[in-house]
Amino acid sequence: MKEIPSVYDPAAIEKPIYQRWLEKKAFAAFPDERENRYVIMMPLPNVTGALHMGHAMDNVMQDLLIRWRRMMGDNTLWMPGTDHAGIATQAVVEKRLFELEGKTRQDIGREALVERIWAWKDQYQARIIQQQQAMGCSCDWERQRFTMDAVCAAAVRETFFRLFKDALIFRGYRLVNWDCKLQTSVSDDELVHETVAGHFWHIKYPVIGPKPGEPEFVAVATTRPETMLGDTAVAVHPHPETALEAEIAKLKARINEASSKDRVLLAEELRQIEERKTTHLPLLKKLVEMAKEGRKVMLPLQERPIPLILDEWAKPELGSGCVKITPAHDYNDYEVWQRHKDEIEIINILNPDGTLNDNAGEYAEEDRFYARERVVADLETRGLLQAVENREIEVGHSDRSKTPVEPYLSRQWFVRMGDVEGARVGPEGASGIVMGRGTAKEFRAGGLAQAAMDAVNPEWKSPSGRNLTFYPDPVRYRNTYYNWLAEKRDWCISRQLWWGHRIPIWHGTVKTADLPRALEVLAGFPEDQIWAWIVGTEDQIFTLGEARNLSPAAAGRESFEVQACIRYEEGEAKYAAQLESLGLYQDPDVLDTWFSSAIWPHSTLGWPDPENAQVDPGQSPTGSINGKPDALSYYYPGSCLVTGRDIITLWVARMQLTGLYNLGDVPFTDCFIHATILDGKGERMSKSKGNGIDPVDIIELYGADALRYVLCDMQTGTQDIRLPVQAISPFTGEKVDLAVAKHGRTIFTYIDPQTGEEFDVLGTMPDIPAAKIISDRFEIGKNFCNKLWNAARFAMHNLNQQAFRPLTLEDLAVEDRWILSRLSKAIAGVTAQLGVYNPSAAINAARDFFWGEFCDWYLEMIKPRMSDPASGFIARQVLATVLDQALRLFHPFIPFITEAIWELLNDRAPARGISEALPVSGLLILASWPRPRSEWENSALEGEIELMQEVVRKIRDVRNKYTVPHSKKVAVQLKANGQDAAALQKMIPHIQKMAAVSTVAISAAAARPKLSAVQVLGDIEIYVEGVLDRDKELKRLQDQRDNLVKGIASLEQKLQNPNFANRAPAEVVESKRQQLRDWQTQLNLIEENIKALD
RNA sequence: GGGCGGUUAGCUCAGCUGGCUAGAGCGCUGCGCUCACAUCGCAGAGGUCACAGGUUCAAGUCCUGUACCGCCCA
Repeated sequence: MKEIPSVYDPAAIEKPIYQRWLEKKAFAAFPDERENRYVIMMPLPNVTGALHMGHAMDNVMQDLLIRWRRMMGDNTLWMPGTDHAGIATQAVVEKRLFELEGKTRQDIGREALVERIWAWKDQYQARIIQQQQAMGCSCDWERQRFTMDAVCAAAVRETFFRLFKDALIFRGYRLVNWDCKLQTSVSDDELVHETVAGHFWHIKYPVIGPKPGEPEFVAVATTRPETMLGDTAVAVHPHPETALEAEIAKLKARINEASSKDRVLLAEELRQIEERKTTHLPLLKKLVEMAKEGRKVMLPLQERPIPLILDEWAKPELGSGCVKITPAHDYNDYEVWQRHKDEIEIINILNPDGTLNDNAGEYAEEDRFYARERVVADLETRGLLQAVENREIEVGHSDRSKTPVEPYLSRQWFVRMGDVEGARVGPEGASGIVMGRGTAKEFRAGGLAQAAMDAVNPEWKSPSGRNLTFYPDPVRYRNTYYNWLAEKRDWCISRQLWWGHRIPIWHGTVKTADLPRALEVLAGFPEDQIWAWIVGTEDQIFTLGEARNLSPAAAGRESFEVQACIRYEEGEAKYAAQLESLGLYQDPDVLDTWFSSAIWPHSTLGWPDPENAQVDPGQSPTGSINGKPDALSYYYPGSCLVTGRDIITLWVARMQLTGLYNLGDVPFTDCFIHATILDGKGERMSKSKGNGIDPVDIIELYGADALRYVLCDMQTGTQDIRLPVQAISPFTGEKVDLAVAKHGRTIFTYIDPQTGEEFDVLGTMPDIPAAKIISDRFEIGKNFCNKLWNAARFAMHNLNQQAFRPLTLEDLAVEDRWILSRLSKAIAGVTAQLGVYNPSAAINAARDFFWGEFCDWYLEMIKPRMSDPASGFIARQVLATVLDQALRLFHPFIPFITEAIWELLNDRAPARGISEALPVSGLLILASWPRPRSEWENSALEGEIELMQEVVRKIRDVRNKYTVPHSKKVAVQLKANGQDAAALQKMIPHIQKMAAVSTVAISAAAARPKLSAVQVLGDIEIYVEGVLDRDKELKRLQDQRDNLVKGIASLEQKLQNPNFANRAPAEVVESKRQQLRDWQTQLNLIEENIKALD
């Protein structure tokens, strides 16, 4: 037998064990006959950078569930993969390119940039996989996907084609969030709102030709003065008096409901608004009249006359009551423009790079922030700057470039989220859209967003009877999801990037005169290869057939836009040239990353054509093998998505709607939302903040199982978890608590409290030593592993490959039956907690059993039997059995150490069990999940052991109070009768062993020996002989008495309350009465003993 | 501005449908290297459950409000 070290060394076993799992293909998933299947699609990490603790939580939760369900006998698939993360990755690579080589993407060109990004992706994908493997993730690596590989790309194209053909993808001219640095549109989700110190500039616009009694100027205010160059109107409320009165009424109503403190503030606000009736209202009324006359003001600097218009966007209660209208650069103004399209212009003054364009007149080519300063200065020179206020303003920043985002008018592709009335394609006059077209699950939904909203309605069922439920709190996150989708906002899917899926559309403007020829060419293409729309305006689109027979009104246009989508990549070679000969060109943009991740649950399985999907060399095919089902039909719909709550709207909702659209079914039925990890200051953990922990650093320091143990322990179901972090000082190697350490010259550097030297937590400062970030919370996990290791070590020292013998419960010692009873209940508890997505409760149930009962009591109780030839083999067989079951129970949480011990156990006790030998597999990962055994459970016996444990604790307490060394055994007398006496009689050897007692005498008539301390346990008295310090004993007993007297008093008061007896449930009243009797008994005994001391 | 959530021992968190002299782990104190484990064992101290009202026989648990913290949306 090889020596087992007394300290668990994770580094020595983790890698070989992971290798063994891989060699035995323990993670591989193949469709088979099993009905029960369990599928998790990994939330694909970005290839932008390495994983941090948030990812570790996400991965560990998934591995926990997958390993558990695998042991339960399900056919499990955990699909891993990575996301190309368009904007994020391109931004990182571009930034590096500039920092290292001083070049921009334009300098090296599209092809070269994309090549570099692929290289970056390869590097980080490898790093991510290495991290996940270090954590023990048991995903099927032979099916791993990347959102830009051939399998996923085919699915992206197909989805795009279908949506386009259903007129659910369209090209619109709209305001989008524009990132001037990266020069692309960004979605709302990619914005971070920051409050910054800014100004509110009040500007005067001269009225053209003011008549007597009319104002010479109109005042407007803005936080972005340069946008005035693009102003096309000044708006005033059409009914300023009514609006003002309505505001006053609203305020008065609020005052009535407000608390006294708020009332003062609101009253002041009311006074100011009422004052406006005299200060502002007459002027506003005048302006309304002027607007009706079609009067104009002169836009300064541009010297452009712009109209006064009437619109409710102008708020009479705010500022001057007038508002400048810049339709091309403000979302609200854009809406105003839509209401006044006939009266006012829309002027874009911005270039894609954030400089101003020719429409900005003499400010053209200037950066927008520089232009802002000049505009302000020039207005001031002309005396048109009325006032400047300091004000905090909310500015949307691009999450990727960290630069302020500008609203920017541009042509973009959108997915139509709203309900569709009168389907564009399909039965004449039908409303809504077809979901799962061509599948057995086809059904109709109002629109894409509506379909996804239906999916979380508990009443709704997909054609296969499924829907989506959030865990662990079904209601809370359903609302988050629902509220976001309910806005049904169209989804902007085009990005002006080079990294991503190119939009498979050729489009261009065709003169109406040339349309017939174009239609002829397009009609020559097979409809299932190319689909084209002839577009007049956004909501005026025609099929080829319709375009041939246009109404005169529609045909009166000068030109049309022709949009053609090529369905298959191979089709490009065949058709692109012909399309280009019509003057069409391929859209240069790529798709939003979320477009490819939205279809992840089915694209990865080979949709739309699993038989012919092009998987990478060495990967498992998605098609049918040996007559078994293909991966798509077997593994879709899946089971559970595990993710953080920040991703519910971005991703969960989109996966639902594409799954329903493409396949007519939800991609998964459960969504497990796990906690977000914060640092000790309550800030969200992230690499860029310098508080991020690399899971591999934790693994190196504490082991993978320790990491996993603590993550499971932390996952309690609340929303956030604080994980105080420390840095390892590069100077002393000591831990430095970052919550209290002083910062150095930046927020990413800290001062070592011992040496006073500065270190860096980001690892980006060239001249300052970097420190690793860790958290000593993981010691808990390390300690547990060591405990498990040593309990196993004890077992291994004693197990001796003895032959299995069938045992009945009657053969077993009382402690054997007790531990089996506790084991059965622990198995039931752990299983139940996993079933309701409560990993913390699950692992603690397992821990309490293993540490608190098995190690602390059972192992101690059987030690004497280990050397006993008569009963030893029974104890060893029970020991091996319990350890076997415990290893299975712990395996999903801490797979490495349990697998390592499993191997040892298979060696020392290959045959184990109670009534029959348990089926034993070579690898624990493939073993079956333990099941509770009702025949083992024995509550009466558990009660007897509990009584013994309490007696032992009472004796230990006395020993501790009187500092009796463990080596000095004490004699004990127990005054007890009836069942208690009988039970304790059986426990005498255990009491002797566990409390270091020489002799135990049990009698109903025992009297306290002189020189003995007393403990009262219910109506049992325990006399510990040979120890007595009269004062100490008196104090101890008096404390106990005082405590009891207090408790009894409050109980009596409760019981004397007639309402309690009348209204409380009978069993509650009875239990309180019983408690009172018990306490009174104890009190009497204690008081007697106090008297006896005198 | 709208919505959601949190505030329980020094720290990190449990506490389900109201019945609790309020629990766990870590930390702390005392004792102990007892032949699996000092990454351990035994025992102990430590909380007016953020605050103020209310409902109830009974409130950490339900309701209302206040304060502070966090998240999402606009």
